[in-house]
Amino acid sequence: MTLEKGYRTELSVDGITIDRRDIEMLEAIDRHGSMHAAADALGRSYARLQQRIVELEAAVGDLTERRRGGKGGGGTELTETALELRRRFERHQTELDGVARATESVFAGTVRERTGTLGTVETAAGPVVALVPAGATTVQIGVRSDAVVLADPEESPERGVTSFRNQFTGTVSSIDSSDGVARVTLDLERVDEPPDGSKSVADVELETLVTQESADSLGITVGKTLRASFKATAARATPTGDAPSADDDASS
Amino acid sequence: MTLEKGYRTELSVDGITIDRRDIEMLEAIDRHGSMHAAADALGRSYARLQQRIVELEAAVGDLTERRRGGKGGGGTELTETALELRRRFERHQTELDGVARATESVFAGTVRERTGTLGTVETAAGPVVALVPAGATTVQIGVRSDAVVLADPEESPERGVTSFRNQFTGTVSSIDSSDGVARVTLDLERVDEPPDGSKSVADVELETLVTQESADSLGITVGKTLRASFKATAARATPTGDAPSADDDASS
DNA sequence: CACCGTTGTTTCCATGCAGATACCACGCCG
DNA sequence: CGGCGTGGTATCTGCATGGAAACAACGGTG
Repeated sequence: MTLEKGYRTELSVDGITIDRRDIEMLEAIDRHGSMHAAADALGRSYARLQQRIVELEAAVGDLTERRRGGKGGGGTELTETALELRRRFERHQTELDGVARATESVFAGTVRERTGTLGTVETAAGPVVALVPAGATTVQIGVRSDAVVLADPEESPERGVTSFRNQFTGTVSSIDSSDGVARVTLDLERVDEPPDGSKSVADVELETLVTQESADSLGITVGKTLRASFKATAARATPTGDAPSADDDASS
Repeated sequence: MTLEKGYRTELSVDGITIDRRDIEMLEAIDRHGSMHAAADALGRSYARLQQRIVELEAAVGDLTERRRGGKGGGGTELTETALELRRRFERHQTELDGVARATESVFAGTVRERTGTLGTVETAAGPVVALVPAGATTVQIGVRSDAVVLADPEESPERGVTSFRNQFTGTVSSIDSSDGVARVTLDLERVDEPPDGSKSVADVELETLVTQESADSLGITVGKTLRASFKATAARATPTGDAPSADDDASS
């Protein structure tokens, strides 16, 4: 069972939501110059398509200039508003695309402190500062692989001169290169060593996505020790009510 | 007209897609201990709900342990698979949530070079290395505000020792603090100075999201000069086919 | 003028989804 | 044994979506 992350892109305004189908409709009108031709090309009925245009325009303003009669019987052209709408949608789609495609590393932990929307979460790898929703105590933290920055542990800046709130060191356990992008997996060390003073592996993996160029210039190989940093605002916690014990049953 | 970004979270497997409604259904079953009670609480029909369970289980494996007869007439409990499914969904939702909420900075530009999925894009602020879809020439680049790292321009590391591929300097034009998080807007300088040798403002704004703690330790104030860095893998380009000219018409 | 291909509008029908209802099967409990 | 509250299944109905088809309005073109 391979579960795939999905999403449906939407832009909403004034109670109505614009989805991919609407954007494809606008694109087809743009390409063919008339609503009839667009409906034809998309294999959908002219009547519904035209009604949808009217509906959208009531919400977002003029999207089309429609002429009837005259040369060629008339035609429809998109306004700048419609073009901007398309750009907005595509950009939004690309963002979501990135989220769905980028793998993420997961830290389970419990919330220790809270200041506003931020919180400190105690995890197997040490404390992590993340965006924590109100009322959450046991959480899992998701860090997108494209939000983690790698650096040489000796040359990387001290905490304070950058806006990184989370820095961990770990050793490279695997590298997977393709298309100029390398997916590097680190095994993290615990930040606060256990009482016995030994350095221990936290059994937490952190995946990062870097350009091949970066991987080369950092000299990344399996076994190398690296410093991985990510911002608190790029780490997002979601509550889990079922991790620790069966206090669910007690409450119900 | 205020357009709002939206999305609908989904997990798909084996041709069927699991949406928020399904997750709410699982949650209700978990809370009430029976499908009847869950259907009741959700205000939906038992018949449909039960059919949906069967449908989902055919795709992802057992989600429930259902007993009929016996004490209390029987009941339904979720399996570990179902709980994991819920966690996966909520995490995915949180990720998308971040995208929809985080503002992004937009760079318009044209693609100069390509290596695999990466490309160099010439923008008003200078070259940007980003993920570029195949076949794109004129693009807009979106950078999420939570992916940009700020640093003191003098102390920040040289290119090469980190996996940052994009670094710009700019001056702070506005700060907006709330809930422990500060939204900092930079006016970027051009990276490659124009022929006349003068430093010029590129008229490109870059928005970043940092913790208040970071803003304080960096001493961020309006007018201060900062170095902003972001990874190529966090910058995503989307094609725009309408910026340069009307070669659309020629092809049709 | 008639013709043509558009835009506009209405009516009807097919499809799918979901609630409503009814009925059966099950198994402990009184 | 019958009651009861479950799970399991089938059928009907209502509703929303969207296509099919028909027709009017428009305005250049011949």
